[in-house]
Amino acid sequence: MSAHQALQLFLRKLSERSCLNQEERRAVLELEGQEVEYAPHRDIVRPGELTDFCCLIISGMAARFGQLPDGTRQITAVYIAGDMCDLYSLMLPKVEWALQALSSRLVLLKVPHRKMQDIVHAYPAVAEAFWRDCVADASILSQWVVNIGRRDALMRTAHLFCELGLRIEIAGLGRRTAFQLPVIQSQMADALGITPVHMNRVIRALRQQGLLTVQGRDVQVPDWNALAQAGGFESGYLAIDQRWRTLA
Amino acid sequence: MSAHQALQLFLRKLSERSCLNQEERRAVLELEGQEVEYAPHRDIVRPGELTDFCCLIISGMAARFGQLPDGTRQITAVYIAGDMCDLYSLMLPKVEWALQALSSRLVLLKVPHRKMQDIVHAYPAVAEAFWRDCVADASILSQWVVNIGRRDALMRTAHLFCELGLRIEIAGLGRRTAFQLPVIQSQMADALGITPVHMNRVIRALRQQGLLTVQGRDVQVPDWNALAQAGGFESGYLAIDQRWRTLA
DNA sequence: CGCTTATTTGAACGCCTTCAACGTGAGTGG
DNA sequence: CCACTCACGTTGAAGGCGTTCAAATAAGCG
Repeated sequence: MSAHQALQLFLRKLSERSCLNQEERRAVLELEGQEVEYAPHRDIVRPGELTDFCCLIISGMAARFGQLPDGTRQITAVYIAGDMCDLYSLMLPKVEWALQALSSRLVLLKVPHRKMQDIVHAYPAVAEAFWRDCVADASILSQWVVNIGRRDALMRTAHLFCELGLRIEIAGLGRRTAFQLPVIQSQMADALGITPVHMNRVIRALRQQGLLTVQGRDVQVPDWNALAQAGGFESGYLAIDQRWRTLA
Repeated sequence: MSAHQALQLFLRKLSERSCLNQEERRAVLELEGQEVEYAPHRDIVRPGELTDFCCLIISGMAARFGQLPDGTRQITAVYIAGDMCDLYSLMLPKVEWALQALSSRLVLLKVPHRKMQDIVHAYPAVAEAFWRDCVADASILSQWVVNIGRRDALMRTAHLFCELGLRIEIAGLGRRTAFQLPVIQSQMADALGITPVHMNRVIRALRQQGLLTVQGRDVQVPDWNALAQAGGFESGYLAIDQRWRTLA
């Protein structure tokens, strides 16, 4: 995918929740930045740093990591192509988390805060769309707290596969019943708050129950409704199919 | 506390992270709404509802709840006096969570979205401050995912007591070493993703280690640094002591 | 005081972790 | 072309943290 296609995808995601007119849409599409490729485990953003850019994912996947003193990690957000990750940093440039590549090849567009501020300043409705994007991101985060806090490992896993499948489908990068997930099991474990060993057992259990097959990066969901039920998944928190605009 | 005092507290919290001029500050202080008292377990906001107001807490505590089909609940955010809870709803009026009183007497100011939109429209810097407040809230949420995902019950609990103590101190409602927490143990358990029974045992363990004493609603922290270390607490994620303003 | 709700403690169970080992596939260099 | 390496995936067994169930005590509130 090209930078321009990623911007179009980003705009489409914004437009799913916010109403933007022709001029505002053009402003988003005209965002510019530096195109960079990252290898896994390379920090895009380091905790404690002052950030001066946002990252639009062109291809691959990235994640936000929280880290404990003893080195154990917890993924707090997963981003796919067309996601503007770390939009938060526009409001709080001093970030408290790390941003890293998940997939082996991650290409992203580093858009300077300066340029983001320019269109936020010029177009209040775009600012609102960005704000709403942050809120939608927080809504997902909120759901993750519920998952990790109150569901067992099997439900959590089923739920995460549902979320990722649906987000990938909405982005037009695959179908919820068959998609590519360029992520290894220990990364999934880091997202779910379990150990890699147990992650493996849970995936096996899901396979044995006919809910999921994972071969390499290839995810197949034979019966999506069954998986959604096993994970207690309800898509409402993704805040899709509802558009808002409070500014004139 | 009065509605006006709560607004002043809210403004002070905003001002800790955002720069606002005299006029913008006045606009915030002039927010109006309906003053309402809620009993515990009474829903302020119900999941799936369309909300048309934000809640400023005048006194008491409230929480955001995620709920599973089987009835188990997970608290995803805790709010104290001066917090504008559900600021999110200004961007996504269709909320996916419940908002309820924690304390026996919760008084809040229901500010209509209409009035919030007015000042957001009139003062871009206030909009930015609100946006930043949402991001700060999400930063806390992010930390909660790390806590629940990767720390054992004792660390989690210590961490939450540190966070609440510090937030209460910053709001001027107590000291981090001695404060009132109008919350029962099973609610704490709901916030930490553990059972009430285990919550009780963990609090006992903290007491036996000399880190914490809880008697009724009265929390005493003999050695705050020790508690912070036990919980791996670092205050950075609360995004205090750092002010930003991107708009002119 | 009597009722309800919250706290506290005990004992058994179970999900998940931990540690350890083996299998497997892709990439590399001899 | 094959052995080597290394990271990932897979499986087994034992142990621990937290749950579950049950009951007793304490505390709030009419």
